[in-house]
Amino acid sequence: MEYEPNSYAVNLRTNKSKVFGLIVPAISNMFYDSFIAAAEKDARKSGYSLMILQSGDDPLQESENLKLCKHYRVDGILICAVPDSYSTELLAKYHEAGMSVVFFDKVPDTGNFDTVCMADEEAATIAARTILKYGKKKILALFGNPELSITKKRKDAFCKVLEKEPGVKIDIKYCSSSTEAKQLVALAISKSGKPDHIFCMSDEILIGAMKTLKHSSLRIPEDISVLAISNGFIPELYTPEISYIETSGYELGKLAIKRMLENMEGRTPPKAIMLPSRLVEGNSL
Amino acid sequence: MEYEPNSYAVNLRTNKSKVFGLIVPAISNMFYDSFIAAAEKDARKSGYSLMILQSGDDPLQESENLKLCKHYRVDGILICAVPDSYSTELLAKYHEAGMSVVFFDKVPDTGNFDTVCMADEEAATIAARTILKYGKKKILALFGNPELSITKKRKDAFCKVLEKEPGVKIDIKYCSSSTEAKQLVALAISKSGKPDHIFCMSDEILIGAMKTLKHSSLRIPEDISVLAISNGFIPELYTPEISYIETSGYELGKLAIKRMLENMEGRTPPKAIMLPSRLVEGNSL
DNA sequence: GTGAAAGCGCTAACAA
DNA sequence: TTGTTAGCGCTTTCAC
Repeated sequence: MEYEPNSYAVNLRTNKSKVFGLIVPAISNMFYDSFIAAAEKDARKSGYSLMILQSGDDPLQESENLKLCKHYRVDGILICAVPDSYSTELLAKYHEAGMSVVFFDKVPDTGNFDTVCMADEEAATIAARTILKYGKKKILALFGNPELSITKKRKDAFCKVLEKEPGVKIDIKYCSSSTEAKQLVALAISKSGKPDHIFCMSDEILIGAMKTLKHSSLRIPEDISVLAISNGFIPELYTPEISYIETSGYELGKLAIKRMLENMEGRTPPKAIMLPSRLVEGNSL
Repeated sequence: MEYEPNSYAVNLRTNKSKVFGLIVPAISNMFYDSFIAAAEKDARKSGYSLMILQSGDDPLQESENLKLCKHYRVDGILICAVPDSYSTELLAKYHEAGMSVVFFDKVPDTGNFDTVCMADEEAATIAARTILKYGKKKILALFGNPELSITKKRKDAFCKVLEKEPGVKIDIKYCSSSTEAKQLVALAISKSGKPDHIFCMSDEILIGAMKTLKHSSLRIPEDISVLAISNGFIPELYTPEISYIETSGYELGKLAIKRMLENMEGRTPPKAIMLPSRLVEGNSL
C-alpha cells in the first residue's frame, strides 16, 4: 500500500541509476531541443531518465559535465562533443572503465566509439546535385565554423560535386553567426555578378541570409534561389517556403537512445550509425 | 587521489539527491527550451542538476512524471502544470510531505504555492494600450486554447482596456493551432470591413497569421498592423520585424530556480512572483 | 519455498 | 582533534 522503494538504496545496492547523462552544446537550439525531446521520450519508455547538461561549446565546461556524469554515476553518456583533446581523453577513460558512451551529431572519426550522426556528406551532396539540377551557375555557399568537422564534411562533399562542373562558379564563405551571414549576403548582392543561388549550411545562416534578401529587391526564386540544410521549422516560416535538405534532430535522438539501450543489454562492438537525408521542396528553387 | 565519493551512498545517507525534477509540456518549444536552458545553468551553479520530464499537455503523463519525481526522490519539483485535478492533488500531497514545489508559467491561483509567471495581465494590457496608441479601430485578436488560464487572463486584460473605447471594434477569436490561426486570418481579410490590426497571443498564432498575411496583398504596417506576445525570436524573423510584448523564458527560468534555491535554504511562506513585460518595437505598427 | 543476515559506501553521532 | 561505530533501505546470498 503506497509503498515506494527508496531509489537511493536501490541505486547503491545495484550500482545502477537508470539515468543517462546527455551533454549538448546548448538546449535552446532548434536542433538539440528536438533531439532532447525525442531522447527523453524514448528513454522514458524503457525506464530511463535524462540528466541534461550544457557545455556551451566550451571544452572546459564539457569536461566538467563529464566529471559530473561520473560523479552521478549515470548508466551511460550521450554526448555531442566539442572537439577537444581533454574531453576525448576523459571519455576514452570512462569508456574503458565500462561506461557506455554514445556520441551524436558532432562525433569523433576514430572508429572506436558508438556514433550516431547525420549523413553530412550525403546531405551536402544532395544539396549540390539539386542546385546543379536547377541549372544554377553562380553559387554563394555559406558554411559555419570552419573548425568543426561537420562544416568540413559538408563543405568538402558540396565542393566535390560542384567544382568539376563546367561553367559553375562557386563562392565559399564561412560565417559563425547569423549577423555575419547577413553581412556576407549583403556584400555579395551589392557587387556586379550577383550570385543566382545561395546555399546555407544551417538554420542560423539561413536566418541571416534571409534578413538581407527580404530587404533587397531580389525575388525568390526568380532572381535568386535558396537552399538550406535544416530541420524544416525555420525554412517553412518564410514566403516562399525555403527548400531544404532535412536533418531531423528528432530522428537522431531516437537513434541515439536506441543505440544506448542496446548497450545496456550487453556490450557490442562500436558502431557508426548514419541518419539518411532527403530533399524537402519549398518554392525557393 | 582520484577518489570520488559514491553519490548513491551519499544520497542514501543524507536523503538528498541534489537533483530537481522539471516538468514541462514539451521540450521542443521556443519558450520552454529557453526556460530550461536558464534553469539548468543556474541550478548547476549551486550544485544541482535537472531531471527533465515532458508531460505532452496530458494530465495522465503529468501525474506519471510527478510519481517519477517522487520515485527518484528529487529535492524539488518545478512544474508548468496542465490544469488537472489529479496532479494538483498529488502535488498538494507532496508539498505537505515537505517536498518543495515551484510552479511556473501555467500556475494555479490558489495562493498556497510558490509560483513564478509572466505578468500576463500586464503584457496583455500593454498590448491593448499600444494598439490604441497607434489609433487602430478594427482589431482581430487571436487567442489560444480558451481552457487555459493564461488565455483567459490575457484575453480579459486585453478586453478590459479596449472594450470601453469608443469607435474601437474588437473581434476575439480562439485557435489552438498555427493552422487554425492561418484560416481565421484568411477568413477575416476576405470579408468586407477588413481588420486594420491583428493581435496574436503567442508565437504559434503569429506564425499562422503571418502565413496568410504574407500570401495576401496587404502590406504591413500600411494596410494592416501586427502585434504579438512572444520571446522575440520568431517576430524578428519576419520583414518587417513584428513588434511584440516580450515574455522571456530565460528570465523566468532564472527566477524559478532562484525561488527553488531559497526553499532549499529553509521553508518560507509561499510567494507569487511576476516577471514584468515590456514592448519591443519592430516595424509592424 | 521462506526467512535471516550480510553488506553496498557513506555520514553523523559519539567516544576517547 | 581523531577514531570508532551504527545504520540509511535495499538486494542477494545462504541457511533452513
